Amino acid sequence: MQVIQIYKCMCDALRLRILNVLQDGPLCVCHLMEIFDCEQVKMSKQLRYMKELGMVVGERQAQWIVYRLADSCDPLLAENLKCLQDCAGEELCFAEDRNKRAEIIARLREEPCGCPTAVISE
Amino acid sequence: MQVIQIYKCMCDALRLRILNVLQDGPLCVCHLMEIFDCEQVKMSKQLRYMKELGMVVGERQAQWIVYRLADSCDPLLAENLKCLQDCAGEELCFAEDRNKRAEIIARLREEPCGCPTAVISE
DNA sequence: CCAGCATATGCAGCAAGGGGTATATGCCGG
DNA sequence: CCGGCATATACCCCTTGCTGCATATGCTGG
Repeated sequence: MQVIQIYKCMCDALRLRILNVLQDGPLCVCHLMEIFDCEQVKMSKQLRYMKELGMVVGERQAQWIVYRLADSCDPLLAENLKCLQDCAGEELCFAEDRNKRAEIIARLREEPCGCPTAVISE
Repeated sequence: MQVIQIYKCMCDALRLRILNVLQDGPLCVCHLMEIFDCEQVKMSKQLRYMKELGMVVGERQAQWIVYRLADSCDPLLAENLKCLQDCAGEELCFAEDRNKRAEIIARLREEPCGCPTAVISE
């Protein structure tokens, strides 16, 4: 039941925020950790969960693993992600997360660290 | 965090189906049980959970309790419920549930059972 | 082959969710 | 006040999810 999977993925704050930033492009784990100030284990496990639900895919690039939204991104999911921006008044700052992502990408262009995030997000 | 509550409510198949039929109007517990062929305890517990999440409200009418979507039905929820109709291809038959509801309402008009469902859904 | 970085996995503990059985509550009609 | 209907609650058990700690894996550069 695909629909349920989607809601299962979105019913946790961190997962929802992850989906939100991945809208703007792929990210490797280290930068997801940075954006959400999140421990490695925690991030890794949430990503695994989301992968099992079929919402994201991870692709190895050298020592990094780059995550992005699954290709067959359901229109229902896409629609909901679009709506997140309107929830600015709430506790979770989806717009802020996306800004943080943009800052990281900008920084990586200045001082590349080898991680493929910046290249991919061209 | 309102958004998360919404997704928490929708991430279970039965709850999602309940929300779906309540779109068409209030129902008392006995008819919800009939539509989903569901035990009383199970139904009662899911309704309680949904009430705690603020998604539905229950109002006593004589010996029955009539449930409906909460007044402050978030636009995000409304949008998602609308989309359910498009998921007809999937396992869960949202349209079928709504038909079942319509049948019950029709039957109650013929042979009222005292329960307020039919009256309310005028 | 080794050291180091990025990421994943195994295990254990704990909270939340979901199901079932039994029982309680609230309302009604007599 | 009693019996019966509609619904809720308490209690128990099982499964799932989340967290943290420790450790493993996969890749790279030397």
